[in-house]
Amino acid sequence: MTAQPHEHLTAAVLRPVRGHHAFEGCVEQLATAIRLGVYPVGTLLPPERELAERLAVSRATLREAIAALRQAGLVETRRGRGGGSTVTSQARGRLPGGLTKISSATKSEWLDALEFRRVVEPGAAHMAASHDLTGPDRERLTASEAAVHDATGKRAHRQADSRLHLTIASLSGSALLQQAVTSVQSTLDSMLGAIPSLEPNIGHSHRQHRQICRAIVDGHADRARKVMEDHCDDTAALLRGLLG
Amino acid sequence: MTAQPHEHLTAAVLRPVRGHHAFEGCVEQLATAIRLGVYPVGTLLPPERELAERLAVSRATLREAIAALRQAGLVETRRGRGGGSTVTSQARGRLPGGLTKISSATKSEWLDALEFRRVVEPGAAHMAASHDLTGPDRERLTASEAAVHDATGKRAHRQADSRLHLTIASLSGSALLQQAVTSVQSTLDSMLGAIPSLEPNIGHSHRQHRQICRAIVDGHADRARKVMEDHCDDTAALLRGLLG
DNA sequence: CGTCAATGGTCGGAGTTCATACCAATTTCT
DNA sequence: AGAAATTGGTATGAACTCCGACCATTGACG
Repeated sequence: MTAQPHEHLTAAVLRPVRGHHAFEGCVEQLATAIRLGVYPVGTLLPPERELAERLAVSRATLREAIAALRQAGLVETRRGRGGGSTVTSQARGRLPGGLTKISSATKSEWLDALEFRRVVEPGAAHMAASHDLTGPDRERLTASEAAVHDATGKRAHRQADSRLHLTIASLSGSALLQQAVTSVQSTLDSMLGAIPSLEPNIGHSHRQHRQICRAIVDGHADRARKVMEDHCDDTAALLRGLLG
Repeated sequence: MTAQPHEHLTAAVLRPVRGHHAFEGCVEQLATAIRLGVYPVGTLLPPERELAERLAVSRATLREAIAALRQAGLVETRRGRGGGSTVTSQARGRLPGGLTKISSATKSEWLDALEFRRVVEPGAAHMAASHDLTGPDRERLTASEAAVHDATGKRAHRQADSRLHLTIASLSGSALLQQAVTSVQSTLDSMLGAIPSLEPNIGHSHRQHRQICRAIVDGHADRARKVMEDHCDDTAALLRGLLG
């Protein structure tokens, strides 16, 4: 069994890029999607024509972006039926050609993202808990939570954590909310990547995840929101301390 | 005394527009800013060079957008020192040249905006109440609340209401949140504009505004959020009913 | 084995936007 | 009255993107 992309997350992670320099935006989007583990190593990206449509960009521009990823060693491309671009690595190293500054953010933007997160993620948890979840929904949620618990290695743990939060956002049913959470998780990932010596309290985090997921499946909206708020506060306190 | 623009709101209302068709985005941004009352009738828009920078667009493109507004009768332009584009009307009529479809949204997008609003606006109120507001901040808030109360006429009332909500968002101190609220208020305004026969319970709304503002200045974060949630729920219920 | 389908690869013209410099009008200051 | 500053108006060439069509390669299926 080869690795499978997490298609239920791509809708919000790959959002339209519009820009006179759409090329750079595409590179950032795709690199982020790979970084967050939406397309794990070994998986195939969607066909160029489909990706171009999702990113609201011409195929020519998308191809340039893929070429950059290929040059950076993130993907390999094969032709013909069944071909495509395969994710081969998630090297956190800077992309070549001056693309390092992409998605850079100032310190104040990082702090703002933490504030914003404390609103949207608890809100998403609240909304998700207010719905009557279907069986598959519940399965996806518990599977994501278990994946975080089982992940070994810092990078894998980080990705599984991102996916859990994105899954909760998707259960909210709001595309706008899911988009907001995706954006927040992306910058959060940048922050955690820029501070490699971070060692959060994994056990505590796992307990919070467990509580959040249980509250969501049990329909305890207020409780889900409160625990998520605490969860965000804990992460934020840790990061704020390291940012000075 | 001539009308003054609400400069403390423009930072979030006029957000960068990037796109090959940036022209249309500029028209929408400016029209929205005028529609929401950031630039009331009689006020002068910022100089072209400044507006172009804020919208992250070249002056040539911005000028085309202003030309469209001028052709639509929204602004008049004078040259020379002290010149500029003056807002002359807020006609809700469609902009000419096929620009009517700009900022159109499907019904599901509208419903999503209502869900999103129920998260971000209460979140903004909560965050604003958590801060120690300065004197001028409190004044702006109470003035905005009074303006809603005193507004006569449907259109004026709608604008004052938008400005109150945007002011609360700005007091949250989070640029991302303010941007989210701006986006939500913009689509909300579109919805209310598309349903002209709407007659909300003004008195009830005023009471809620009063309670929200009081909770914010008194620092009762949870209460501010709760009342704002109720406020959003009431509006949403009304709109959902009219959307079928 | 041959045809079809799916996919990446290539090309050229058209349309937008950008950046910059310069011109024109009008007010303000000296 | 004249100089300076501010603001809109104009022009040109480069860079980027888009769109569409077509080619090349590979695998699947009859």
